[in-house]
Amino acid sequence: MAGKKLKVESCNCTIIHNEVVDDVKKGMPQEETLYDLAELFKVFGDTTRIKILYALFQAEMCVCDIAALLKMNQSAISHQLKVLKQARLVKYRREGKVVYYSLDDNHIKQIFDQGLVHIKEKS
Amino acid sequence: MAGKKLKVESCNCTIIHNEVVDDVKKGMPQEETLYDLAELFKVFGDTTRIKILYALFQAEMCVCDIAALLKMNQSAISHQLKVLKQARLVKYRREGKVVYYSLDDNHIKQIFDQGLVHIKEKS
DNA sequence: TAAACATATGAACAATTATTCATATATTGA
DNA sequence: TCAATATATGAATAATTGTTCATATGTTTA
Repeated sequence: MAGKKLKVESCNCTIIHNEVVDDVKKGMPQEETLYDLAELFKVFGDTTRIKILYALFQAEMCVCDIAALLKMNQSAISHQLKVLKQARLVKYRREGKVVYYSLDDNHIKQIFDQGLVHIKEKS
Repeated sequence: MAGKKLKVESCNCTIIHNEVVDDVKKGMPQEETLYDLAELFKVFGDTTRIKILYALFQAEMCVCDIAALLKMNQSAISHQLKVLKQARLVKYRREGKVVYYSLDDNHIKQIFDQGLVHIKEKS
């Protein structure tokens, strides 16, 4: 309506550095990009999925193999593979009853390696 | 006690590729490393924190600035900055009443850039 | 076609977590 | 010392999510 606020008053502080804020705002990536990026890292933010990906760095494996490797039940692995599939991180091929999963991305390892550098520096 | 199972029977499948599983197991990083890596990515797996980090790529900012930029209240930002601080991703300096936050890691940008490459390839 | 097996999936549950609200702490200046 | 302001934080709440269980789907072989 007529009296609609133009600016959401969400910070109760007297903003000190308007210029900085405006400049930074212009330099921010698109909202959608930031959302997608967070979604991607969310996928990496689970030990089970990290383990699956590290396993697949080494070899193509079927669901049962992964379950045995991680000592988890088949259902849990299958659910997580679905998440990885949706994020386009793994692909699969069927051979009879068996479904083989493998990596579908060359950047994952690099991302992980950079992550490890951070961890080692800060520990 | 005496009858303790040596192997947890968590996968109900007949394991097909024992050799692959054993080899992969040997090549897996330490449990703790994988856990830490997942914890790091968990920090990146939130839009608000991603935004804060992207903001800090550009400039040092105080809590109020960030709150104004993201149109979120000061408390929410402060909580998230705490998470980023604990992960050693940001550092801060106090100047009177104002606390300025800035990046404490050079790898973040590279990790994010690789993430963006993945997103763009797959969209 | 039926049995056996590998995988997928929906529902339920427990655990984690982001945000809000209220309030505490810390610093400055009057 | 008191008021004002910036930031931090504990508790509560709502939403998300990982795992399990039960069961469905799909494939092979007898």
